[in-house]
Amino acid sequence: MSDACRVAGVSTAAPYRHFADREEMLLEVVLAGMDRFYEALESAHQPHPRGSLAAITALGHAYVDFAAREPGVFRLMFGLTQRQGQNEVVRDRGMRVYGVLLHQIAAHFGHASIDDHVQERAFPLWTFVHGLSFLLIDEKTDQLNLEVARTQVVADATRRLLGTALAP
Amino acid sequence: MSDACRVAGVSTAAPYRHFADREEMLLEVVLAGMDRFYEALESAHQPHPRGSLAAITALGHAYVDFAAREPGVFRLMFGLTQRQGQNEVVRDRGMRVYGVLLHQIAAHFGHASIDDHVQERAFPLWTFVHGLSFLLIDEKTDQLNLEVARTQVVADATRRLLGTALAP
DNA sequence: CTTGAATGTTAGATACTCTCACATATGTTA
DNA sequence: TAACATATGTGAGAGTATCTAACATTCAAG
Repeated sequence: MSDACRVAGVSTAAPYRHFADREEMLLEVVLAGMDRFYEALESAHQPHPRGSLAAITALGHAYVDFAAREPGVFRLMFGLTQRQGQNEVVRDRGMRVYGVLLHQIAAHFGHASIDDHVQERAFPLWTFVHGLSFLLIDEKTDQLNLEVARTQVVADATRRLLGTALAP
Repeated sequence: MSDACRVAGVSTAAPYRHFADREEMLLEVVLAGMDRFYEALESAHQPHPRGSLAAITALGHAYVDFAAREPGVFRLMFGLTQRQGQNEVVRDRGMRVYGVLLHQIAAHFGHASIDDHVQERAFPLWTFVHGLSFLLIDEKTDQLNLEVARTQVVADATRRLLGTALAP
């Protein structure tokens, strides 16, 4: 935070005119990040037909890409909102992001609402791309000589997972 | 770290007799955690036949259970070793942990070594349980009213994923 | 022109990481 | 046994971070 003040060219006391404490500042960073995350996901599926395999695959790519592009914010989004989970704004914003996937899955199955079936198919997909994102930004694939992970393995796994997750 | 010294009943300068800096102290915590993680995974598959579906499923459960039992260490293990990734000891210890899964997968397919096919089947499973672990300890399932996530959804998703990931 | 809100600064309280000089205990060697 | 080396700990202090409080500046509104 001190570094941020230095970069901004203000004293370290300045931000306390706008936020109660450090946590609130980080929360604002997280909220702004969630908005960018939402936009990234929305843009990703736009070019593809609603609920198509292409649209859902594009969401997965956009998810991992965002994590790779903003690893700090990505980590913060999930680590900080752990404690901020009761915060109404955070919950709504988070649900809005996850909703992008839910709606595509619902469309895929031709369901009008986010019912249990949709939830059950969407959650494993989220879990998969979320885990992949963390393993990539934590550089586990490099460390364990899984250079193959970035490409063929992931592509195959995704196809397999989508095949079953989206089967009727 | 100051709290730890207070709990230990020593001055904050004491640990610097044993470690170069804070990072080295945390690294030791991580290494000890990785050992417990390894033991947990080993114990989990022991009761089941090598390479059986039961053994592999037990590994997944043990993985998520460890994350839930020691969320701080779990987060640290992956967050800290990101920077410590070039550390030889960390890499070996990490490979030892992941090796538990690799060997079970190899046994499942009757392969004598950890070949590309084994890697390709193991990695998606890791990704899945890893993502699930983070979503659970970050309480995302609670926050988004995914109370169903803990039980039925996860069970179904796991079955589906295992079905394809372990298919010949 | 005055006032009040918004925004910023300096100085200081408190806490944390880390260093250094100094103390003590324990085991080894002459 | 005496002297020494090693391991371990402490207190004081440097440097930095979060956060508070008193004081200054800008600027729009009446």
